[in-house]
Amino acid sequence: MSLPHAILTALLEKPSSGLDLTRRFDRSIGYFWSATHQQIYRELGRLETEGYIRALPAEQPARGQKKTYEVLPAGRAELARWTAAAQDPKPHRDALLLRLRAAAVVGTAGLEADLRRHLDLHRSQLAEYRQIEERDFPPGADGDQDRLRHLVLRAGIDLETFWTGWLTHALAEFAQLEQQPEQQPEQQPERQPE
Amino acid sequence: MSLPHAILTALLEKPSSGLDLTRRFDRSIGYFWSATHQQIYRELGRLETEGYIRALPAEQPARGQKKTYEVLPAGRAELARWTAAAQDPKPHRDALLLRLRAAAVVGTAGLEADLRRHLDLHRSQLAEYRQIEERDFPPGADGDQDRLRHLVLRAGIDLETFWTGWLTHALAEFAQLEQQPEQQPEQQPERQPE
DNA sequence: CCCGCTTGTGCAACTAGTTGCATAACGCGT
DNA sequence: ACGCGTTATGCAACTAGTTGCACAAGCGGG
Repeated sequence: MSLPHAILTALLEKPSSGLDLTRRFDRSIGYFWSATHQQIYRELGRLETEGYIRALPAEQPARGQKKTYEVLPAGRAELARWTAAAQDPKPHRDALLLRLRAAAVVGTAGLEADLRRHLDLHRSQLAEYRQIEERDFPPGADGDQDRLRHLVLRAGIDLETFWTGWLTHALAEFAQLEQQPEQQPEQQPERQPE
Repeated sequence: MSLPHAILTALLEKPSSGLDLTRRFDRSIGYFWSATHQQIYRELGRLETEGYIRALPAEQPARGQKKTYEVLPAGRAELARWTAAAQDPKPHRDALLLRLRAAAVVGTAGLEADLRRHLDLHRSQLAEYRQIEERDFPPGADGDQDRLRHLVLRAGIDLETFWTGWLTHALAEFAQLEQQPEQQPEQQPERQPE
């Protein structure tokens, strides 16, 4: 329920075409609200019919022809409304944690490799964030807009830091499990806490 | 694509009825893979027709009558397969970060209260996790199953710790913004990094 | 004895997100 | 002038998750 607002935000930051948006989502807003180009085009259509945005008058608006959108006052108002409205955090869904939990009953075979792979992914994401931070938010006083955006980036950095740390810890635990007689836990119910 | 596997895991930990599962999801597996009872019933149906689970022979399997399911060998095999298979992490979606980003262009009015509310929610979630940790994982050597489950819980604890920390930091930043002349950023494009 | 509350199961419709593919224009090499 | 890759837009079908409601059985009190 937030894709339209993500798009409005991006368009306010800079009027863009569908493909522009797609690219900017890939390296900025998409870090915490991903979207494919199909979603974006569909949503642009909706936003336009609802009067939140409009296509800038183009020469010949034909198919395969670039269309640049900008936000209308109604769109800005809607975004402000949504931003201020109270919203409950959505429950997370994390497949990796679920798999670990499953591994507790069904055996850890094969999991370790993927844990390692995830660790690499998180590490390189972290590096990417750090690079953005260095580029866009050099030390020194900055304006309110920058402070807010920096805050968002900080969340990304801290999250990736958490994951790399946790995965490292998890792998260390795995190493300990492995050196034990490698029991394949097959049948020992009769003890489930919680 | 993981709900069936979440259910298989839960059922392996202990055979249950739909409502049992719903309740256990609410206070355990649901922390990282939430599901409503409707989803669970639907999925139980599917898993049964696919031969992964079966209903324990009940007296009269009528509507409104409790049905307890258990996992069949095929179900255990499928869960093991899924656990071991490599999976890419899904992109996150976080509405709160998005709202912060929107606030950078549209103004921060009204946001602070909700930030505070989220902080409270994360704090109490953290407290709940800590309590579970104390109850289920007392210090001292524990078996492999416990180690793995503890690892999962640790992730939850560390995540909530991150959020409370970050939100606290964000609120501190907000306090600083507020004491400045409270400019409602209305129209100043011409500077968007990234 | 029947009324309302709780427990338990479930369908149907809707919303959001994903995947796969189609189409059009344009630039470039041969 | 023709085929090919790139840029750009978009539809359609599918999958997963959410919301709203219905229905049945049992239990306990007036």
